[in-house]
Amino acid sequence: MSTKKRILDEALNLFSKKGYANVFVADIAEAVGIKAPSLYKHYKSKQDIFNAILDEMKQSYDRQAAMLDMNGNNAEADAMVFADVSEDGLVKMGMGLFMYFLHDEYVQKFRKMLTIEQFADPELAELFTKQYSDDPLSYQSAMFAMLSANGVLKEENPDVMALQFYSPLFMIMTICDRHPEREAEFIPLIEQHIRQFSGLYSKEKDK
Amino acid sequence: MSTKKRILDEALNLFSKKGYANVFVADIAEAVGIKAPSLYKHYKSKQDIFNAILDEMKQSYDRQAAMLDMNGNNAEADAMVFADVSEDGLVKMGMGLFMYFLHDEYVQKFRKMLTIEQFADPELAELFTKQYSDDPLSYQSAMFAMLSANGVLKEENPDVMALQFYSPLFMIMTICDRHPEREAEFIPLIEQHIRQFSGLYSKEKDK
DNA sequence: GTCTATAAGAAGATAGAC
DNA sequence: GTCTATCTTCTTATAGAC
Repeated sequence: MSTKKRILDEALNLFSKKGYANVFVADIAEAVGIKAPSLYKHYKSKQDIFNAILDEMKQSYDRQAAMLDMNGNNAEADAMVFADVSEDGLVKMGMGLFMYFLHDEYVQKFRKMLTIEQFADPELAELFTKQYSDDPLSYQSAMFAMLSANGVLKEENPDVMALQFYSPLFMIMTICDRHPEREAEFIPLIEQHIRQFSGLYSKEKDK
Repeated sequence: MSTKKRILDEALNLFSKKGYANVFVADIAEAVGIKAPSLYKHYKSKQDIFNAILDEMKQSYDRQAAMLDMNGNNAEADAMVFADVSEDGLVKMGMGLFMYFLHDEYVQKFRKMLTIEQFADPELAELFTKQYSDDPLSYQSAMFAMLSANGVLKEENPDVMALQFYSPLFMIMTICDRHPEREAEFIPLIEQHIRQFSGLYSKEKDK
């Protein structure tokens, strides 16, 4: 991997643990295996490194998001997929989202960095809310509206359904960001949550 | 108010916005209306100020928590209170908790400070998880178990019920910490969530 | 592109007068 | 208890050799 790219990787790694202000240019250089002044051949300042991380992660997110809304019409394809899969499909989708958010190395580190820096910069606050609240909620709301219209789920407020489905995943994700060792304790709870959610909103009366 | 106390107040205010590392001793002094060296007559170091905030907020939390578990037996009294109040009682309780967490000046600032500093210090991570996850979830789980036993709510996993009831409040609180101006947009959603939650778990079939 | 040496400027903390 | 002056250390960034 190029030195330029390795600088971004190591900087993100350090920023996600200690925050921008507590990481010194010399720390990044050491992690890369060079001396601090050499960094300035690749980036013109510490802030420039931070901005490069931001640009790269924003692009990466937009690529992922574009893949989900394949046809451009929110969640329609997915709703079709899950229309007949029901409970197990919902479990698979929820656990998949949770595991991706929690375990993807870059996604996790970038989220932790945003968590630390969110109150210092309105742009970072917007980014965090978009990626971890607004986008997932609107996507899932569209999906649940579809599943209700298809007769699979009860016809309740789809925004509330999305909130109730997603926020447990979000909250447990923030806990696991702080305490990775507690993940095993929460995995079963998430699955139970999704099955209980499915049972409550399912139109079938065989509960 | 004593200068010693005002230093803590202004320091918490600044730490909650910019984080420990980005607040300089001179900033705290200026906010208080004195010069930096004068601070050292009250606290022996910047870290000492941070530790004093931590001690005070921990004590304050423990006092609040003790008031809730009045009889020492988790949530029992509250379950009795809500046993006949049902949906409106649940709304009142949820909104009350949300509004207190979100609007109490010290609680909010301390939470934001912990949010920023959580990954730098395991003790702060533990504190955040205790105050905003473990304690609320175990309290509410006990309450829902009681309400199920009393025949008010369905007999489902009370841990999952607590997760589904509380995590929307938690997630929206974190959003409003970043974007206070969006609070009005989320208040109705929270109320709808609680009413929908109540409808789903209520034993009455009059829906 | 990487290094050593170093400039330039913070920022925490102390000394000592008032 | 508060101030001015100052010390010391740390940190970003540049200069210039290799």
